[in-house]
Amino acid sequence: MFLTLSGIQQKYIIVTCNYVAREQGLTKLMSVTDAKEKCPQLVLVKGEDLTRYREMSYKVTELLMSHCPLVERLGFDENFIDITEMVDRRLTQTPDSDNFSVKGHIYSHVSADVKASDYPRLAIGSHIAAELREAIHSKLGLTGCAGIAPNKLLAKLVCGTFKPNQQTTLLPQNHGDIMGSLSSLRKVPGVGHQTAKRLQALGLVSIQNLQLFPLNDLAREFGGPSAQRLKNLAMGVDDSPVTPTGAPQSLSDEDSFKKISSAKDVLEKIQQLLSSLVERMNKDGRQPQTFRLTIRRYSATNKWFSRESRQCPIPNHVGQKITSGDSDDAVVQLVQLAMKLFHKMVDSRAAFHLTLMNVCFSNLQSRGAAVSGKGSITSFFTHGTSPGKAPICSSQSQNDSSQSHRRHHQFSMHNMVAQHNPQMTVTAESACSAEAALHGSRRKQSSVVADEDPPLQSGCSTARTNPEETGNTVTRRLPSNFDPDVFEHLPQDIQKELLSPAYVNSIPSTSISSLSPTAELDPSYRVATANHHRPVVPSASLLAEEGRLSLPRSPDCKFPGNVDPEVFSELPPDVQKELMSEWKQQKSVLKTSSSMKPGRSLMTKDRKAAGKGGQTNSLLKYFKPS
DNA sequence: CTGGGGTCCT
DNA sequence: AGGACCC
Repeated sequence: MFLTLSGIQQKYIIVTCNYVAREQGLTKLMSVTDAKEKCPQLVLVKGEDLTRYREMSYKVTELLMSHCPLVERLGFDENFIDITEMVDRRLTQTPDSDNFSVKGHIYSHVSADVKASDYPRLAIGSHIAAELREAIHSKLGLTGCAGIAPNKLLAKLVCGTFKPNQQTTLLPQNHGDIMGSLSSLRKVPGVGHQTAKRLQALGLVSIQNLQLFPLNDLAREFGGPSAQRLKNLAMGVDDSPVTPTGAPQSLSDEDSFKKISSAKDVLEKIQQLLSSLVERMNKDGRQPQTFRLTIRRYSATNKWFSRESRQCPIPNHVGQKITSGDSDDAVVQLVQLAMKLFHKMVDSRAAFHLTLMNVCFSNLQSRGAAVSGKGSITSFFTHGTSPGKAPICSSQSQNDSSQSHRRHHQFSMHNMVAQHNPQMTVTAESACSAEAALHGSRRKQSSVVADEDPPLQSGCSTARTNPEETGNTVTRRLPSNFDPDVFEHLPQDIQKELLSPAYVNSIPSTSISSLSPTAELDPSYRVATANHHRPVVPSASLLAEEGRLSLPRSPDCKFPGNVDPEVFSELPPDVQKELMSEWKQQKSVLKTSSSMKPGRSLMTKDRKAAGKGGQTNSLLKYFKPS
C-alpha cells in the first residue's frame, strides 16, 4: 500500500492536508503554487462546497450529545463537552476505587509514573474520552484526538500534544508547564492577530511576559474585563462554561472571485448564492427574519480584507415562501431585496470591483416560537406547540457515506471534553480530534505514528445496562432512543411528559432507533436540558462558583403561578435575573458572583436563550439519524 | 494567490 | 455595521 499526499483546496489555497503531506512540509493555508512546488505529486480535492463537512460535523456533535447534552461546537471540527456529571456518576458508582487508570497519554509524564487513583476524576474523564472517540470511530468512521483538562482552554491546548488520533490528559501540577510551553502569546486561544500586536506594543511577547505584567497597566490598554481575561488565559485560567451550541444562529453562503464589476454579474452571483442558501434554509425549517448582503471590494491598498454589509428585515410573506418550499419565488423576491442592499453600498454608475459576495440569513425563528417582542422568555415555561413541519423529515443529508468517491482527502475533527469537580475546582474537558477520510476509505491513512494507546476496550457507552445506576422504575421503561444518562437528570415533570403516551407514541420508533436522545423533539425538554448542567441540589457552593444562582426560594421571591420553581432554578443566572426583574421583585437576592461573564448584556443572552428554546424542532435537522 | 464558514462583542 | 475571535 502506498500513501497519497493529499490536500483540500479552496480556490488558490490548501486549507488542510493529510499527515502524509504534512511530513513533506505542507502546512495549512499554504498557497497552491507553493504546495505543488514542494510536492508535485500532491493530489488536491476541491473543498469549496462545505455541505458534506457540515453534515459530518453535525453527526459528530449529535453523537457526543447523545452521551451528554453539554456540547459546544467550535468550527466544524471541534467540540467541547462538559462531562462533569458523567464523571460524578461514575465516581459514586465505582466499586473499587483502586482500579483507576488513565487512558492514553498524560501530559509530560509516562503513565507508569502516575498514580491514577490520585486523580480519580481525570482518570474517569480519560476513559470517557476514549469511549467517545471509539464511538465516533465505530459509528462515523472518523478518528481524532482528545484532551482532558479542567477547563476549555487547557483541554484545547493539551488536545494537540499528541497528534494524530491520540488523547492526552493534563494533571493539575502541569497546568503551568503547558502554558509555559507555548512559543508565543498568539498560541493562546483567544489571542488573535490584533490582540497579539497590541500586546507586543506593550513589550509582551511570551506567556510569562503577560503573566507578570501588572493588571492595571493591561487594563489601561484593554479595559478591565478584557485585561483580566487575558491575564487569566496566560495563567491557564478559564471560567467560561461549555455552552451548548444548539442549532446555528445564522446560515450563510459566500463565494470569492477575482473580479465582478458589472451589475449583471452581481445579480447572477447573488442569484446563485441565494438559490443554495434558500435550499439550506428550507431544510433547516426555521424562518429567517433578517437578510444580509456582504461584499468585499478590491483595492490596491491592501485593504482586501475588510468587508461591508447591509442588512434588512425579511417581509413575512417572503420568509414563508422559504419555509414552505416555494423556493423559486422566494429567491426572486430575495434577489430584489439583495439588489436594493447592494445599491446602498455600491454606486453602480461608477466603476467597482468586487472580490467577494456573501448572503446570510439570521434571526432564525422556529414555527411555534412566541413572536412577542419582549418578555417572551416566559414562554420557556409553557410547553411548546407542535412543530409546523414534521421534524422527522430528516431526509436531507446523509447521502455521503454510502456512495461516491473513495477519496483520499481527509479532514480533521477535534473534540474536547470537560468535567467539573465542585470540591477541587476541577472541571475537566477533553478535546478529541478526528482525522478521517470523508467517505469510506477507512482508516489507517497514515502510517507509523507510534500509538501508545492500549487497544480500545468496551466501546461505546450509549446503552446503560446497570439497573442500579438508574434506580428508578421510570427509567427502565425508557424508549430505546432515550439516553438514561440524560433522562435521569431531568426534572420529574419533564420526565413524566416524555413518557406520556402522547409523546412516546409520536415517535416512529423504527426510523429513529439510531437517533440521538430525542431531546430536540420537544421544546420544553430542550430548554430544561440545556440549562440543567449543574445539579441544583447537591452543590450549592458549585452554583455560586459558577456564577449560577442558588434557588430563589426565599419568601421575597414569588413566581407567577405558571412557573415551575424547579425549572426556573436550572436556568442560567442571567436568564433568571431577567425573569425576576420582569416580575418586579427586589434584586438584592440576585447578585451574581464575579465569575459571571462581564460585558455580556442581558439582552444578548436573552436572545440566545430564547432562540435556543425556539429552535428545538429544527435542531433535529442538524442531528440526524445515521 | 487569503476559504468558507461560524461566534460574540462593541 | 463593523470588528474581533475560532476552525
